[in-house]
Amino acid sequence: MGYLSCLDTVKPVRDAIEVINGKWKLPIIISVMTGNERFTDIQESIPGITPKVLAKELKDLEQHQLIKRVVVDDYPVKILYKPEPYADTLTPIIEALKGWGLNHRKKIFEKE
Amino acid sequence: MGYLSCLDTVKPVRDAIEVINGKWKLPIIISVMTGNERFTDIQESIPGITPKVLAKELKDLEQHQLIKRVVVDDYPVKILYKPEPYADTLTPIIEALKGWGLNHRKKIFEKE
DNA sequence: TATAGCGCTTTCCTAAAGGAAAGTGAAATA
DNA sequence: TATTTCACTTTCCTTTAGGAAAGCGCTATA
Repeated sequence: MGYLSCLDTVKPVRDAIEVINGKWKLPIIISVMTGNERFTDIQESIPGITPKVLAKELKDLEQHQLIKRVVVDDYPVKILYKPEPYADTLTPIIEALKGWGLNHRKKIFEKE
Repeated sequence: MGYLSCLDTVKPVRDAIEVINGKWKLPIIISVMTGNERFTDIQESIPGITPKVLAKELKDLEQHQLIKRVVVDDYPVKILYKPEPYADTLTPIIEALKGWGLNHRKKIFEKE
């Protein structure tokens, strides 16, 4: 019989997950917010990420208006990735995940 | 040259993502924390989830000690899924995602 | 006896994620 | 002139996620 409705929470959580899903989006946002602007710098700041994946995820994040791709017309042309103001709204999520991750690792180590 | 290190944040965030990854884990935790205990109730409380996926994710969540599977020896046998205390530590993450998701939906609607 | 409910499992399938390695074109540097 | 850097792209491949549909063993109910 009747189940308890949890849609008020489940729906918005799913909306958020859809934007920041996958292994790489939050790490990339964190890197860009930390101040990494160049493709290569972002890549080197995130262990294990490949250029193919990075390029694809940067495009996704641009579409969601979390970062912007800036072409600087020096010679030679420079490409910079900068956080949009909207990226700041992700800070509570990032902090919550960071805190949980730190605690979780501590918990795992205590056990084994 | 040198990139800025963001590993202090990226690493724990990735640890957290590894546990709650995918489309369904948080919705299931939310449903169980809301009070849904039976397999069928959980399934009905989360639109779109199939029994195969639910069964698999419930096993994952049990392994991470976020929920427990309780066999009640009535006749007939009842199977209940209950949140472990550790699930409560996910509340800040869930709340952050919920808040962001609500705001994001508002933002999208304003635009179009 | 037939049907329904519960908690799944099984099979089959597609799509998306992700990784490895190499390459590319333009410009800078040695 | 040769090499390196930058910002990618391309190809190929494997893995994982996830969905659709059916079925299964058990019990309860009509």
